[in-house]
Amino acid sequence: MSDVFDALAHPVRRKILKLLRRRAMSAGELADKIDIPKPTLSGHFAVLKAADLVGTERQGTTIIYRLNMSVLEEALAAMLDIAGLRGAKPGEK
Amino acid sequence: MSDVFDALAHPVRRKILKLLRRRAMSAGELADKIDIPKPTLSGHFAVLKAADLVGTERQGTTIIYRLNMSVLEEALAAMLDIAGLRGAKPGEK
DNA sequence: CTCATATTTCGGTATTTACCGAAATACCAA
DNA sequence: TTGGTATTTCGGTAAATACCGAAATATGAG
Repeated sequence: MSDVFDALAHPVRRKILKLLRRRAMSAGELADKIDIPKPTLSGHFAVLKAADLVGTERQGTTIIYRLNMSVLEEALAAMLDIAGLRGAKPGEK
Repeated sequence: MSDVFDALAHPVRRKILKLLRRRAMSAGELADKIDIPKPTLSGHFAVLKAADLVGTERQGTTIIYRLNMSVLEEALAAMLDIAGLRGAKPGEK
């Protein structure tokens, strides 16, 4: 879970997630909308993927990124837990 | 808002917030429950305070930390926005 | 003022993260 | 295979963050 919070801590990564909210997009499409060098962006993709916040599917030479909503929901639940508003589950590390 | 996500990215800081969920506590009380050196902990307090996730009140020699629920709720809203589940508000930086 | 307690700041090191140009890889088409 | 497009990995540097012992500060009691 710490991976997820780490991933959420960078504004570019939050923007990526937001762009993927409506539909899956290729790395190139995302690059068109974000305007930072591709290697930098690719690094952010890797962080999101390591946290399992996004998944990938290769279609020919392009790689499609899709939001993994269930993991995002877990993060949401963890925050609700911190706030004490709901769904507890005792032990977070 | 980025300050808030940065602050949430560290497990010790999330633990602090969780401990403050029920009631405000002094730095010393928190230190009793967390078991890392006090200077380290104090640094985490400073990050949380800079993000306005906690507020302080001095009572004699002790400093009382209290959770700032409204800011935590803002973070929650930002996450709901990423997930597209609710409360949008167009421009995040 | 002196002392004891609570907490933070200082100072230095270690670790991690971010950034991005250049080069490499993967895939498909011709 | 050759060439082109899409994307990532490499390699190095820069900057931010984390850690914590020692010292400093703040406060109230006596």
